[in-house]
Amino acid sequence: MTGRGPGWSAVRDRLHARILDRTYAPGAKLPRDADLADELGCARSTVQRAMRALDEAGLVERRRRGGTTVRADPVRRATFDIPVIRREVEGAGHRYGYVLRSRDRAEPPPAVARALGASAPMLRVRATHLADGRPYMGEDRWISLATVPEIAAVDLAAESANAWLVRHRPFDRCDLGLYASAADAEDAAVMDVAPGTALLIVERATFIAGAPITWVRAVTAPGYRLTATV
Amino acid sequence: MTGRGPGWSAVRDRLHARILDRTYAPGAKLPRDADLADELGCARSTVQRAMRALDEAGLVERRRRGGTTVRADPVRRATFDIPVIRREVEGAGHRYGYVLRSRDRAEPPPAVARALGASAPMLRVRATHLADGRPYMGEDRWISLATVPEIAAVDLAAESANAWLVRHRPFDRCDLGLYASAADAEDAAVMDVAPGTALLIVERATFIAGAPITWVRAVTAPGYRLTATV
DNA sequence: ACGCCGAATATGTAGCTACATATTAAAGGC
DNA sequence: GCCTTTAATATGTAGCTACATATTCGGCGT
Repeated sequence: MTGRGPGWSAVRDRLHARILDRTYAPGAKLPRDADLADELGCARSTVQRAMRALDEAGLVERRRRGGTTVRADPVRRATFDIPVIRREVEGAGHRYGYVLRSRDRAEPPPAVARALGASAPMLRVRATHLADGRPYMGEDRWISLATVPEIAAVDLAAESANAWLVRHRPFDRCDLGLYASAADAEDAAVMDVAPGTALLIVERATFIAGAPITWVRAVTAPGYRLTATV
Repeated sequence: MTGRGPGWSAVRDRLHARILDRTYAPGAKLPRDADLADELGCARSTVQRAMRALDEAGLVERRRRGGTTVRADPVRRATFDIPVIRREVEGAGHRYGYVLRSRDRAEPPPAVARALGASAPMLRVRATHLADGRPYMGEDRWISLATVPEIAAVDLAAESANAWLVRHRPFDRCDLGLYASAADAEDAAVMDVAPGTALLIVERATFIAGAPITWVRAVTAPGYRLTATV
């Protein structure tokens, strides 16, 4: 509509281009929001909306009174979508399967107790997710019986602990770790690979309102890869 | 100040709590923004600001006229900060080092050509980043001479290609892949580990304005892990 | 009953005022 | 010259109007 200036995304792109071509060099201070608004022919709130996007992308740093500066060492943020395993398997056109290998009530090992900040006995669940009948992801999971007592009554042979928790105990915080590991005898048996095979491991700890929910070490099939686009 | 309703972050938290306690169950439609504003005693734009945050977190899905729904399968987004290697090494209290192993002008292999969408001869650079004199990350990199012709004149023994590119050719798009690999003879020699050792591999392709900049396969030291908190 | 079209609707956005607040810089005293 | 205090400043936010637009649903015709 006539009379309206450029949109917030057009402003973001203009400013991003100036960062890329070094009109605004790393470490440099940008003009005040109000001055940019005058120059670009839009409102200060439009500039602010654009700047928030650049801030979230890790390109600039904003301070009240202090103004806006281009980050000298831009932090590169890669966002990976971590899908529900079943959705991932079926989305790739495979048949999903699930096998409960064991469930016990036991004291968590020190590393798990540290990660969750709890050491009371927990429910330990070992299970395998299958794609077309072959191991796709093996998981070794500890679930807090203090936070999720009702898990004790769930038939985890019929439904994966993860699927149950997603529906009954969503988390508000999750700690993630990714690393490579050579399959030991147990991993090798679970994933049906030769011992020593290089596997990607995803470790996850989830919490709700500061209370621990679950800790899980997921072993992925050989060739498994996580992808993202920044 | 009196007369002002709750802030956008308080609204976001209220709505998030209702998603978590299943007042709004997965797949359910949320009340209209205007109705929520009336109920919570704030402006519609405040509700919108809160909703945008929930949308970005992958918890809800917004459509004009269609309203807001709770995602039935919440996509779990994990954002990893991928630091500059030098900063990572020095930040951990180690001494950073860099060694250029080779540089050649060659035709990229098919997988690289596909990832970059280009097949003209490129500059191939193999280098190692060190922490306290030991291999920390080994990289095998292809740089487009069409997009970055000036790299041909850069002394890559004195400065890593990555450091140079960050300053002179920032990207506006980056494709990332993470996977585990058993060290072959070359990886083993580069990283000074036994062949077959499980290593985390980070593959990255960057672009500017649709043109390819570089493709790199980075081999990390044993024990290297990426972490994130959602 | 089905398909198409148009109106209604719910969210998205531009811009504005007024107020809030974190931060910076200048002034004054020692 | 240094330290403290205070005022100024640049960004952050709440709320509002008006307009934009993607989507949905109802009505009408066949």
